[in-house]
Amino acid sequence: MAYRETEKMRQRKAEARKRIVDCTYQCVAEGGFRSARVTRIAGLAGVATGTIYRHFESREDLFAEIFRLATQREVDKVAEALASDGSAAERLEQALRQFAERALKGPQMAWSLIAEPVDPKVEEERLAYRKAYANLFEKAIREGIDEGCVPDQDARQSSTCLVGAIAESLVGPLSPTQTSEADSATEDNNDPLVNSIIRFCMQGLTGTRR
Amino acid sequence: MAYRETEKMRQRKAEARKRIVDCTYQCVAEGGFRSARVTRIAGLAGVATGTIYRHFESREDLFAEIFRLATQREVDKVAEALASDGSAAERLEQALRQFAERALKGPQMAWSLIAEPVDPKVEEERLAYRKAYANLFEKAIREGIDEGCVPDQDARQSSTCLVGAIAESLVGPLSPTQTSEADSATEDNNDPLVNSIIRFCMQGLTGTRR
DNA sequence: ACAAAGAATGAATAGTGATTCACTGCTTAT
DNA sequence: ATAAGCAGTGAATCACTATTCATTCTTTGT
Repeated sequence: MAYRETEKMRQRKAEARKRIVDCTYQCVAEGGFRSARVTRIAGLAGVATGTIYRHFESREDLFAEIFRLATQREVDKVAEALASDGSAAERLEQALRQFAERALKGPQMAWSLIAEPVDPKVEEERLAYRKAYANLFEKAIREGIDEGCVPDQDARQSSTCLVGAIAESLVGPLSPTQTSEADSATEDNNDPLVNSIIRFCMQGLTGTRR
Repeated sequence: MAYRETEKMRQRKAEARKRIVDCTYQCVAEGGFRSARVTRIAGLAGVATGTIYRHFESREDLFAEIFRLATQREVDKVAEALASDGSAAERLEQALRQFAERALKGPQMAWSLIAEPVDPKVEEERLAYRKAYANLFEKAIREGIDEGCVPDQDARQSSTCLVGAIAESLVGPLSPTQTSEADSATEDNNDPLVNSIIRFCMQGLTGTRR
C-alpha cells in the first residue's frame, strides 16, 4: 500500500465540497435552479466539471442538497419563533411573521424554494420542506388547543392551510418577473401584506375576529 | 389564382386542430404534461408530427392552450357556484366545495393544473388561473362585506389565502405517487378533508367559530 | 526516489425529444 | 385537364447540457 486517505486529504476534499455547495447556493440565490449550470458552478468553485461528480451523483442530487440546506435555515427560524415565550397563539403568529418576512427579504431564493419549477428529486425535497413547516405548526396548534387559546380542530389540516395561505400570498410578490427593490429594507412589523396574511391565518385558526 | 381557402378546408383544418387538442388533453389527463410527447399526440390524433406545428407554434404553446381549456371548465364551475342563491358566505362555501370536490374527482388533471412542474409559458397560465379564482372569490367577499355577512377586510388578500389554502391541502391527496382509488366515488358533502378545509377557510373569512 | 492509489481534469460524448423542411399530394379555379 | 398554391408528411437535424472517462497530476508509505 502506498496511498492512504489521510486527514489532510479528507479535509481538502471537504473544503472542495463546501466550495461547490456554496457556489451552487450563490448561483441559485442569483438566478434560481433552472439557470444554474454545472459548468458555471464548477468555474466559480475553482474545480473542473468532472470534480462535481466526485462529490455528487448528479446535478439533481446537488440541487436537492442545496434545497435541503436552504430550507433548513428557514425551518429552523420558524422553529425558533415557535419555541419562544408566550401563548401558542402568540408564538404561531410570530412564526408566520418570521416565515413571510424572511421570504420577502431574500426573494429569489424564497421563490426558488416555494414556486420555481424543479426536477422530481428537488420537488420531493420541496414536499418535505412544506411538510416540515406543517409539522411545526401542527404541534403548536395542538399546544394551543391544550392551553385553550385555540379551539379544537383538525390540527394537521389547519397547519396545511396555513402553509398554503402564506405560500400563495407570497408567490405573487416574489415572482422574479415582478420583484422590485421596494420591500427589501422593511424591518418593523408594519408590512401590510404580512399583516393581512397573518390576520387571515389567525382568524382561520382561532375563529376570533381581530 | 388557383387555390383559395374554402369553407370546406377551413372546417377540415378546424377538425384536425380539435383532434390534436382533444388528444393532448387526453394525454395530459392520463400522465400529466411532462410525459405527453408530441409524437404520441400526433399518433393519437392521426396526423404527422409536423402537422402539429401547422396549428401551434410549439409544444409549449399547445400545452398552454390545453391548460387554458382545462382551467376554463373549472373556473366556470366555481363562477357558477358563486352565482347561485344565498348569502355571499353560503355561496363562497359552495364554491370552495365545488373546487375541492372536482379536483378530487379528476386527480391527475387537477394535479397537473395545481402542482405539476411546467415550462414557463404554461406556468404563466397557471398564475392567470389562480388569479382567476382569486378574482372570483374577491368579488364574492366584497359582496359579503356589503351584505354584512363577512367582516370588513382586504378582500384581495383574503381571496389569495383561500386559493392557497385549498391548493396546498389538495397537493398531498392529489400527488400522483399517492393517489388511491379511494375517494373517487364520493358524491355527498361528507368528505372530512373537504369539510376541514372549508371550515378553516370560512373561519378565516368570517372570524366566526363554526 | 519510487511506485501505488487516489483525485482532478475537461474535451468529447451521449441522450433526449422538440423542431424543421424538402418533398409529396390535395384542392381549387379556369 | 392543368397549373398554382396550400396542407400534410416524417425522417433527419438540431440544440442543449449533463455526464463520462482516458489521461494527467498529487499524495503517501517505503
